Amino acid sequence: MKEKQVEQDIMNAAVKVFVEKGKDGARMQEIADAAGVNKMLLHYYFKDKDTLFLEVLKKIVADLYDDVFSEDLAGLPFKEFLYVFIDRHFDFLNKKKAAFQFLLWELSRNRAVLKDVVAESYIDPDTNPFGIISARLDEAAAKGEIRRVGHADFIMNLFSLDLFMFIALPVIREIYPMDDEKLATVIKQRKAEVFRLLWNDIKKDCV
Amino acid sequence: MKEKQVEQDIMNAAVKVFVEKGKDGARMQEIADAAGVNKMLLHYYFKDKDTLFLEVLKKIVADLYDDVFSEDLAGLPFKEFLYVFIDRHFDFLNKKKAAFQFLLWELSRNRAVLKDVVAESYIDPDTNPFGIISARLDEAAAKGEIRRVGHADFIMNLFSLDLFMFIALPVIREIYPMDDEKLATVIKQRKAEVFRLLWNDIKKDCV
DNA sequence: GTCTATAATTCGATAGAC
DNA sequence: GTCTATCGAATTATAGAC
Repeated sequence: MKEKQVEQDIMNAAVKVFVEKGKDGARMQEIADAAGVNKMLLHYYFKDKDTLFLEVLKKIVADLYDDVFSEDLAGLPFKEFLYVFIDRHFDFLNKKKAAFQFLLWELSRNRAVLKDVVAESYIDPDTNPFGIISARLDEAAAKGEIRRVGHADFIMNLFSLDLFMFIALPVIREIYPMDDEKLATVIKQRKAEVFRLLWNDIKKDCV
Repeated sequence: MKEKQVEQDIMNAAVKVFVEKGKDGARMQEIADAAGVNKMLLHYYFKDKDTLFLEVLKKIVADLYDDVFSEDLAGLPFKEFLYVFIDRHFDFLNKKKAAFQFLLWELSRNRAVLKDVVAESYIDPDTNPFGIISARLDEAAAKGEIRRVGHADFIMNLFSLDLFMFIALPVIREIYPMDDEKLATVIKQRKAEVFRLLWNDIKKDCV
């Protein structure tokens, strides 16, 4: 364990600096400083900047949806499942918003890396959001809790409504200044609004 | 006019290269090549890279919502207005998706520039989407075409649903490969889905 | 206004001692 | 494994001729 400590310190610092500055804006020296190690060690452990960057991307993708879901959502009716999912998703995205923006930016700019990252990210349908939500939609429709809806449409709607605000947040906050307390209120309101919109759309009554 | 030709060539090339590569990834030489001029002229007309970058940001923001709206939407009932707006907005975003992603990325990373750009962008409520939609919502609610809804919520829902797919598109296309024809079909379907979702939510009957 | 040539700097990467 | 010292490439910016 101990012998990997430096390597992990570098990786953690690299994630931080790359996410903050982007690939081209990140400096090896700054990563070394953030990790508290000599710059040379970055090359010792990770060969060069490109390699380190790729490892950082893979780590970020691997950690993306680590802890949004847990087993305690398993037994819930779809309405409660959706409510809890949106609640957790917002909190989760609020923590990881910088990482999401970083991924969408860097992966859009480097098809080769994108391909590599996607290929290596094994998507387990039992633990990733897409698979879980799809299964839940089918199950709930079969039980008559909701009407039948296209998985792709519903998931795209949900993720658009959950994610977009956080990606645009720095710009939004410049136009409509909010302190952290106000932001927390806005997030709470958005959770309720998104749930209301989506649930009204799929619940059975009133078609 | 003629004497400004070189300056405009440089500006157009700079927009292209900055949007494609980001500020840190863009090279003055590449911009010069794209403009077909000597690299020195970039400094002659725009002093340095920072200045050119700032001018590029301002131009992109100024051109953002140039031609989505025209007067022929003025007389439409809200339902048709919404339908046409979403239709045009999607087409517009599809063209400018790279510019949107660039803005959200760069402005998030540079608060000082963000402040500068926002301060200089005069928002005319009669021609920008936010002002127009707000006025339309009030008008339609007063006429009884739709129920009363919060402007901020509705606009955030609309822009989330319109924009997010395009920001995530490179990643989506890697996971679900689509040729251009397939993409056009998907966009068409998303237009219909977004309209359906939003209209069902605000129409009067069935609350 | 435009060009060539080059200065000045930053940064990734490596050599080699310990 | 870690450090110091330094190389060499890339890149922005400028000096000065035309």
